[in-house]
Amino acid sequence: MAHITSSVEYAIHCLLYLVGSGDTPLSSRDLAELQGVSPSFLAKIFPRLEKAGIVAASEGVRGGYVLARPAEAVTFLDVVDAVEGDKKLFDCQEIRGRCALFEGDPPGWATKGVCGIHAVMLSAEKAMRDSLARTTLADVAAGFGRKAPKSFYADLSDWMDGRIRARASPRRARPEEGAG
Amino acid sequence: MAHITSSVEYAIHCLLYLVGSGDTPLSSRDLAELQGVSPSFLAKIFPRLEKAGIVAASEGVRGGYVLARPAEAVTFLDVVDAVEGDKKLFDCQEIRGRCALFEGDPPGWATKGVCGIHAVMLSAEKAMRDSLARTTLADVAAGFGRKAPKSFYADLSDWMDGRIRARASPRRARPEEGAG
DNA sequence: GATAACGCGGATAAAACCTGTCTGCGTTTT
DNA sequence: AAAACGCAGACAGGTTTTATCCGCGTTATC
Repeated sequence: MAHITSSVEYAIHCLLYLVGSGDTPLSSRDLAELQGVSPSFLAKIFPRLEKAGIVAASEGVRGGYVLARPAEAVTFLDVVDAVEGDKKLFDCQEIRGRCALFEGDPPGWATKGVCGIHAVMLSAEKAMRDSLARTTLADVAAGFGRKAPKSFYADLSDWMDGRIRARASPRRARPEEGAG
Repeated sequence: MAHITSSVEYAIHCLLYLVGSGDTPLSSRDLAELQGVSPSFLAKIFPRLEKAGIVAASEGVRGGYVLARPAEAVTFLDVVDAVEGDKKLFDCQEIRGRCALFEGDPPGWATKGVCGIHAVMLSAEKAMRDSLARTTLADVAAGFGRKAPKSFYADLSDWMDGRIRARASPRRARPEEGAG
């Protein structure tokens, strides 16, 4: 179990697909099946992104999610905080005040200010967060765009269209697509 | 549950006491009771510090631990790695290769090199680790030394001596110290 | 207007991890 | 010989993460 969880990983992969989908909403089910992850689990992650103002939801048939902000305005830190809440890197238990010499009543000099150990951890957490805030969805999407062939985006669009068409008129769907 | 755990917190607090104890070994039991933490739990942490070459153990009666290196040569990162092993900030599940369009056989362009998302997380992890590597036990011990009154170190020494004496000749120990 | 797709929220369960306890063993000082 | 000490392993309880299921309200399509 890592500090930055699979939930964040799923979220960012989905958001990168949303970068490419523009104004067309993508449902969490389609995104889950496209990537081979659990649809019901993904469905629990998206509301957090919506509450954080990262995606916008549209309900009902043909509903789904679109990015609520330009991809340049969504950092990795935004996504981590949205999905995981304010999870601390380190949880100081104020052990400095428990020293037996204090007999349950620690003096002011021992408990004033931030614990010296805690301060080091907070500094490390800040370094991590600053680093995460330096990269946006647009940065990673651009990097992917340089690797993927042009045909990939067309194929992706076809796949999504295929799913929508298949649901609209099931009789016309190809048999191997209907199974599953 | 934080990424940097209580085990690390306990370890560093103990190591700071070892900075002050010099060549006199301190037992994990005494360190635990001094700080009001679980002796049996602390006893599971010290062997990891010993394997990492941070402390040196001496067995038998009057045994215990001393720093194996100067306090200036022990960074917070050393302690974190020793206690937690190589715990990753993020565990990439290579979701990029699972895209349904690849039909189970992802092309080279999709899986070559480090996943773009993973790369961002690795960069954040490096920033955190670099930050942790910048502070040593000596730094924090010095900061504490500036806050604590001189009498604290004498009192601490007396407390440790008292425990050793109490065990050496229980009849001479003060009644309230013998309890517990 | 019925149906089905969709987002939303809560209840639930399984797995992993962290904390903490206990026991037995070998070593060393007293 | 006894007691203090480090060491290793087994074990239990609590929390977090992952995952599933169900029912509800909303909306486009037939």
